[in-house]
Amino acid sequence: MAERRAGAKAGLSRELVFDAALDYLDSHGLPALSMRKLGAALGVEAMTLYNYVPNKDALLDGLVDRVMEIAFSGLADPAPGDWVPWMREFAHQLRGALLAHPGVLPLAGTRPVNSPDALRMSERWLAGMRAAGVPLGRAMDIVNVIATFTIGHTLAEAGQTPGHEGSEPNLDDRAGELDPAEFPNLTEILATRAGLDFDHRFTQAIDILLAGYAALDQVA
Amino acid sequence: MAERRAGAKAGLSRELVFDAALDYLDSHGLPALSMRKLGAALGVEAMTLYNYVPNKDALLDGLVDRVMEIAFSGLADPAPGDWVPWMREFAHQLRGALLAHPGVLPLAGTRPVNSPDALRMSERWLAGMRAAGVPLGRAMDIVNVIATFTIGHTLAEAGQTPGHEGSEPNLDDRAGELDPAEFPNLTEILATRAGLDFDHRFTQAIDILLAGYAALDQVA
DNA sequence: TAGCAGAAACTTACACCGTAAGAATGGAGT
DNA sequence: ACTCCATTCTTACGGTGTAAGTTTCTGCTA
Repeated sequence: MAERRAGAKAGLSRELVFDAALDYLDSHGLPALSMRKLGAALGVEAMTLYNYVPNKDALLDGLVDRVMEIAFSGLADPAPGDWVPWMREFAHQLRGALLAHPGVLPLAGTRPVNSPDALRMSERWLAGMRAAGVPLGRAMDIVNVIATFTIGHTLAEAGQTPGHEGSEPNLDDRAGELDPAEFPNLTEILATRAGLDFDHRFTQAIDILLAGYAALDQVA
Repeated sequence: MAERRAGAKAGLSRELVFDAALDYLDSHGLPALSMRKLGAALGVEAMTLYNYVPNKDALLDGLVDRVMEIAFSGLADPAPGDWVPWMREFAHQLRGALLAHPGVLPLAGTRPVNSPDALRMSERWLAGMRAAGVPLGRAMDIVNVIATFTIGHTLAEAGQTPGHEGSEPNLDDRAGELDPAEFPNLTEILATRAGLDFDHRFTQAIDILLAGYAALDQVA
């Protein structure tokens, strides 16, 4: 590691800081992320980061934003009248991006995303849904329900997020201690794996929601 | 405030510590909750709390558990074959309890709840659903989908959780800065309030999900 | 009633955190 | 060559969770 004195450029940028933060989060987990450690990962003192980010909260908010951007960068526009497959893809892409960066998941759940970028995305979704013939209020409902369900479900799926690891065993880890007499159904689930397929569960629930909303629109 | 020397009883108990923590969380928010402050609220030094709780994480996990318990303490058993209204009540009670204690919401989303109490509740739901004629795997799916959607939706509804307040403005606070040319649909939503009714959105989505699952069972 | 064991509380200490304030350095423009 | 300024580092402060050790009170036994 080359020594650097005060003033010598480290070649940082806002972009680079966020990249490094996302990397650090993915590999070490949220509780381990501190300004000092992130600085160290970039070969820089903690305070240097404050040239690129006003404070840690803003950094975390930015990470959520960035993952959302990753998730939807390639999303096409819906064909007229054909918004259901479009929203389905929306849901699955969001889940995929969140699972790819589980470190930001607790942040995605907690922090309202109202950055300009996020607003632009919302606007685009609403426009797409309207173009496909969905009334505005309903479009807002659908987008929000899909998004909140996806976040909630993926939070549960990711279970203990990295860094929180080991502090709480998940259901499978507890299989041994489970008294079959007291918990016959849970025991059976662990034995048969019935109802433990997150992939299937998510897909099915999304389809139910979309079909339900589509039926509402047909009738109206 | 009466002085107390080492050894003099403060009359604490595990129960009391959790009660105080929940109160503190509800009124000051998660980021403000520290062992020292919670101790102060109980008239005790921080380290005293470690007689009742192994560490802070366990305290937080316990709070989630407690809110879940509050939510479902009065839930009846489902009538045979009539699980839909039962699950609907389950969802609405969960949402109500979470909104009543918004401080634990970010925890509820993040932490897997696998305490003995939580397992007992899961077991009861599964038993109830089976008694109403739902296959085990599907019962597991339904319960989890309802729970994760409720948590996700309520997280968004609570928006910035107390303590996180003001760090991120919500959509309404931004109404002024919104450029109607760039965000015509968002602007219209703020003006007409279409699609901003969380209550209606939640109720409708839950009903769609339950009807969808019920239809699956009918056909099968 | 005296003494003692254990519980319950306090005290001290450590390593770490976010970040405010200011000093130091290097490179770019004149 | 000299100035200016962006970039980085240094120092410092008040806060955090919690390990370790100390003090005091309470209740039991002799």
